[in-house]
Amino acid sequence: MVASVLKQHNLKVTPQRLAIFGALSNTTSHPTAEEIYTVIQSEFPTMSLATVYKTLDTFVKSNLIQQLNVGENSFRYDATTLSHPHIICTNCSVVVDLENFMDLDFTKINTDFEITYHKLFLYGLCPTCKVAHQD
Amino acid sequence: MVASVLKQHNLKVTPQRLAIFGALSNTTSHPTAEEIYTVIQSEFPTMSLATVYKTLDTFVKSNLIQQLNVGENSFRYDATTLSHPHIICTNCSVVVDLENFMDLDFTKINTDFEITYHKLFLYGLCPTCKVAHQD
DNA sequence: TTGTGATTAAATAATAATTATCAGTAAGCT
DNA sequence: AGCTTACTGATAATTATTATTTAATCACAA
Repeated sequence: MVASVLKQHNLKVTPQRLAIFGALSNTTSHPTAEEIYTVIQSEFPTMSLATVYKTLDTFVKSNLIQQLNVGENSFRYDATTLSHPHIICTNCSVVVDLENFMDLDFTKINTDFEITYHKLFLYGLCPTCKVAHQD
Repeated sequence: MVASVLKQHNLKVTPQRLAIFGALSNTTSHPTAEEIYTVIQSEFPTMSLATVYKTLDTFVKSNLIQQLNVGENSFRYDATTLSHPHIICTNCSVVVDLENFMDLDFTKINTDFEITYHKLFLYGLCPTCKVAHQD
């Protein structure tokens, strides 16, 4: 599946690329390049951080994954390009997907722009931090 | 007005701070720290870029301005903290405010999080780039 | 006013994230 | 198998931002 998309884009299918996509697919967190790099270390001890960055960039351009910037000083990645809201904890910075959200259609909004996609970020306290804050 | 808010937060009112807030208020673009620094150069030739960063950070913490991250590798700033959507051109990266937008209420959404605010970014082609793309 | 204490600004160094370079290597066709 | 081209890994470079240090400036009160 990843392989076929890569081929469509005239990109080579390499073990590194499959590993990075796999790592991203197997998590519900929204890891940074650094975090993906760390996770893959055990499986690919020789993988370079630069390769992770380049591969993620390649995937974004091929529309295989999406890049998120929730307001930190680093990017996070999501193994789906389907547009869906993200919720960020203002205390611990965990990022989760908001499922079952009836999608908003912004393509017909009153603007001179031709809207193609959107990003919606909700901020607040996650259940864990909510409890901790009650002290 | 800026002065009074600063005083409320026990912050000193300095020419640099007034200049930075003024520069941000006088533009509808959403400049980066670097851009603000450049604009102020003529007026305050001795101002340091670090001062711009610190001042913007101070303003954000005092809730005088808001910091935006539209998915670039740098932050942009907006002289209002009122929550409103931003539209970003996927071609030229211009950022504009979406006015007259009935605000969405996400505080009662079905989630375990306690939502306090949100950020909505719409992406598409601005009128200028739309025309240019038709070639 | 002017002194006084605390905060701020400027200059610069440091850090963090990301990107560029480049030589060696591995995919993918023929 | 061999050739071509793209990819990887190591590292250097760049960019954005933050920390540090010293000197200047502000706000208040005498």
